[in-house]
Amino acid sequence: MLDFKYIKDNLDAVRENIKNRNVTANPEKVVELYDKRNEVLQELEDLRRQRNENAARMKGKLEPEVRQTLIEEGKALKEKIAGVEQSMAALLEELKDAAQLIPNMAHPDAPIGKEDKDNLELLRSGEIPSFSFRPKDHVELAEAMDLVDFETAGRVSGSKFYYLKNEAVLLELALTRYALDILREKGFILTITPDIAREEIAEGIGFNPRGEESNIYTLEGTGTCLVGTAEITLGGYHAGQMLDLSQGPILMAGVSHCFRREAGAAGQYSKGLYRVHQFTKIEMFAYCREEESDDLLLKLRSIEEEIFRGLEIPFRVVDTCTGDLGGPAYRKFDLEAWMPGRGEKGDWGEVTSTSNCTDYQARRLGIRYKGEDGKNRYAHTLNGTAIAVSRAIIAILENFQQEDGSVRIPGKLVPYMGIKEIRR
RNA sequence: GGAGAGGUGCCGGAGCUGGUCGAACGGGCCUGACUCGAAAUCAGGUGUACUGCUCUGCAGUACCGAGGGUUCGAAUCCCUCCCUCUCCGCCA
Repeated sequence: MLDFKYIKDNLDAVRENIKNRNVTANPEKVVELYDKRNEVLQELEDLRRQRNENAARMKGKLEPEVRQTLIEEGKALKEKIAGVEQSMAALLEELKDAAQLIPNMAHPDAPIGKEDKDNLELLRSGEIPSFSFRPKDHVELAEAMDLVDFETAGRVSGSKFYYLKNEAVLLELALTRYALDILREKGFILTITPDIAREEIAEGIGFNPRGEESNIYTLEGTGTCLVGTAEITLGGYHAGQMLDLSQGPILMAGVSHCFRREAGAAGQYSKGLYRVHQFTKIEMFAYCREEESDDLLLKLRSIEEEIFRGLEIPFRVVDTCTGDLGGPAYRKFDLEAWMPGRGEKGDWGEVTSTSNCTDYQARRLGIRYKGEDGKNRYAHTLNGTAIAVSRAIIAILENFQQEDGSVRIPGKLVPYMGIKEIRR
């Protein structure tokens, strides 16, 4: 969430940003409601002051008539206050709803554009493989080798669920260990997080657990939801706290399952493991001082690059355009791996994403630190995918498939897998 | 899941027969005095958020786990929830 006062004082910039991001939000309404809120707040505080003064006058011994008069006055004040409090509560609700629609500001260098086609390609790594045979997509490969079972999962759990089987299980665990070893070496605190979080935490991170369009599964009657990413549980880790960031950023890594409703998502580009209701992800999350976040975002990106270079997977890095940023992000880089089975003749598919959310999440979650001037500031938060296992599996199966239908395991994973190839 | 105890400021810990409580007392921390310096001692100070204004400050409001309620007035009484601890049960 943006600061109300910031929206008021920078209305033109906020309006421009909303346009660039291709979202609908009404900053004028926020300003109007904010002004109204302050007006009502003044009224309310004045009434409360009167109530406090009235109560204070009744401390000692008083003539019964005087006391009675004061009680009557107090009663009248009480009723007035209750009325104003009610309109205040309604006003705050409205203000919050309007403010939540306003996305974070964007980095001045973020490319301006409407959709993912407008993302700016920054670099490529690795060679796109050329096959002497017709490459299969990961679904064909996986089914042929009994690595993934969509059909049974469909019966047991529903469409877009899957059983990982046999070597695919080892592959998930190997990818997890591979990523964790790298992150540990980089100084990240390793965690396995809960897969469930309170709704307020999810909201603070920028996920809306309710509503038609929500991608989040809620757990009825509990006020909690299944996490769509460990970003939620890692960002919630320090919610409401005053952090000591004087020794540098807090770097955390979290392994979690990720649950997404993905309502209405279907089609060639969501095929197989690409878009599923549940997958495992190793996520990076960082808390830092405001002046550190730009550099830290580049660091997270470089870790993602290192992880995928290590896996020998060809990828490109894109600077996400304003229209494709998502509400909380100030700037975002995606790694897109080459997936030979995607589309007609192979295509790039997003495998990681790293964002600098500046103070947008921290404001709502109440994550602060003491600045050098002694003032309390909201921390900046960043997140980035280390490995989204299901998509990494796609990239591995499709890129390293061999003519006989077997799949080579990239060298870095062999020690974790215990085998050099998957073959039937 | 059952029974009991409890959640107060940076920490410990009073208050909980409603008004004198933003909160005793102790510790910590900061400033000043003493000192060559330090320790000890003494004096003063020490939260956060929001709002307003005559805006390097002043005033007001709120905050004693969270949310409701009772009351002229609640840290103090009542209800719900969350969390912690002890015991029992159950269990991977």
